Amino acid sequence: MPRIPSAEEADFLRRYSIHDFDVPLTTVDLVIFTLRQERLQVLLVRRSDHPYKGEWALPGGFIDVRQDVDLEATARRKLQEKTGVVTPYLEQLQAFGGPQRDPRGWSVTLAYYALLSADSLQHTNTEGADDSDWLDLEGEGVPYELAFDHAQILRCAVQRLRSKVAYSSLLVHLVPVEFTLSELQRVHEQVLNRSIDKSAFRKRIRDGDFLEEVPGKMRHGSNRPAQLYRLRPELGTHYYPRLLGGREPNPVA
Amino acid sequence: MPRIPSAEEADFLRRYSIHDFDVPLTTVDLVIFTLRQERLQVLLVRRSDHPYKGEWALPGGFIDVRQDVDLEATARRKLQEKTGVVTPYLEQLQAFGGPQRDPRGWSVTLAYYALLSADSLQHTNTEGADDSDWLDLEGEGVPYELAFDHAQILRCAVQRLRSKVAYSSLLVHLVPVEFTLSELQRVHEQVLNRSIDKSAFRKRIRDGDFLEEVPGKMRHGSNRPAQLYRLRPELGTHYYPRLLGGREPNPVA
DNA sequence: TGAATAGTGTCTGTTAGACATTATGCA
DNA sequence: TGCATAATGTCTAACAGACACTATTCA
Repeated sequence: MPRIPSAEEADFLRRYSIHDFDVPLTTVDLVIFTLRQERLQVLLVRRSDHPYKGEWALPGGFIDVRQDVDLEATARRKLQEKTGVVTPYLEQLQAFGGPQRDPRGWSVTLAYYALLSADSLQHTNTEGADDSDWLDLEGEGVPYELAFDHAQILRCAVQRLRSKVAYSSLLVHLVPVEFTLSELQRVHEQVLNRSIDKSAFRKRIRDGDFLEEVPGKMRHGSNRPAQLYRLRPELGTHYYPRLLGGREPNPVA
Repeated sequence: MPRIPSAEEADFLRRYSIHDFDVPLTTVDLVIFTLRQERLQVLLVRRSDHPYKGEWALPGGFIDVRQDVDLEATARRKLQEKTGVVTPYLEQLQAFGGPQRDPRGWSVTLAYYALLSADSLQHTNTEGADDSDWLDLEGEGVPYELAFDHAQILRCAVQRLRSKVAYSSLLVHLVPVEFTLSELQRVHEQVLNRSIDKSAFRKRIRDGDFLEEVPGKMRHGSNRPAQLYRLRPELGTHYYPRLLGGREPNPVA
């Protein structure tokens, strides 16, 4: 429903130019998580241009005012350029802004975070590329200096991920489309860095009611086969009324 | 710790001008809540300039790249201009961006929401001013058209407030510095729009352990006097491990 | 048969909420 | 004394987690 401006407002708009003002620089940055070899990893790139040329940074870039229909579109576009993945879990993290964070001047970045399953990356070329790489998370960050305030953004994203995992079904997005409950539980234990009681975990999943069995499909190994599950279609993230292990954090495994 | 750019980067920065690029317009908007006459209210202003001149909008404005040290500083500055309040509860809500939301072009707004107690407003002049007013919330919004996408932002803020109230101590900021537990409970019931069991509410507050009695001070009426409480100093927002009324929503009072 | 993991069952302590009861001021 | 609200107590159903047990495959 396009709104019709008044003649007076139309005149105002005709004369308006954003270049008459001191405006902040605006970018979108991405914290892209995946889980490989049982480790939580984040995608970083080596900057190809000034400022911070050659240093590790979060992938990101400028809004394309000609093609992006909203902020999330910018984020999705950047994410697809870097990973090839088109339908990840993507959520706005937070905006960061200030005069110092970018040497070009007062800047704002809209930070997003994304969750990708390792198998969605199988056929993309981020593997060992010269200009980008998956790095293991250690604690709330990565043992390198990052450009701009990206270390702070990354820390913020890790905290958000950890806290949201404790009351939602988020982590199904770090796992292939079909998975066993034990696999999903291990992912939770990885990310939260503590062991979870199997019985409690499975009851919680059952109550959440956002998974369905893949009929007749099992994961086989040298043990009892495990039922494969998948996300129930057309369902958003499930939110639990209480935190996982809200009371007494189990001793770390 | 100011970083020293290389000579090459310094040269790049010297030539850099943001005016060489198509950049989005960036603003900060505020959803300012208070509670008066037992009603949740939001501060709206009549726009004094194009676009949307004369229509209701959320208070907000441009980042002042000369004085604002970060995004929150912009928000606090705007909030103080409108309400005179300097230390409210203030939290970033979400960023909204797109080519259509402002007729001047692709724009981004950093939305914040604030909670003010009615008594912190007592001596400010927002009361019945011609260009701004407190409006009762109805449902998730206000029964007026708002400029830009401000109706959507307001709805988002109300949802965030309601959901956060259910697992945190947020609402102490809508109440005077000294208050009774019954008053605090009524505020919760107002905002959540359902009745809460007194015993459960008080146990929850006690467990949270973020309030202290004001020694010897009571609220008197034609009934048993009530102990006054205040926020324990130096404490941030308390987060509960479970939702208030997570299971079965009580019948609405 | 043993190793390994899947999957289920039982028990217990904790807790939120329903509801009832007592407490204390004022008119 | 009665009214209004404060404040606390009791009971119960639900539930998370601890732990143990059974199930099922492969080697």
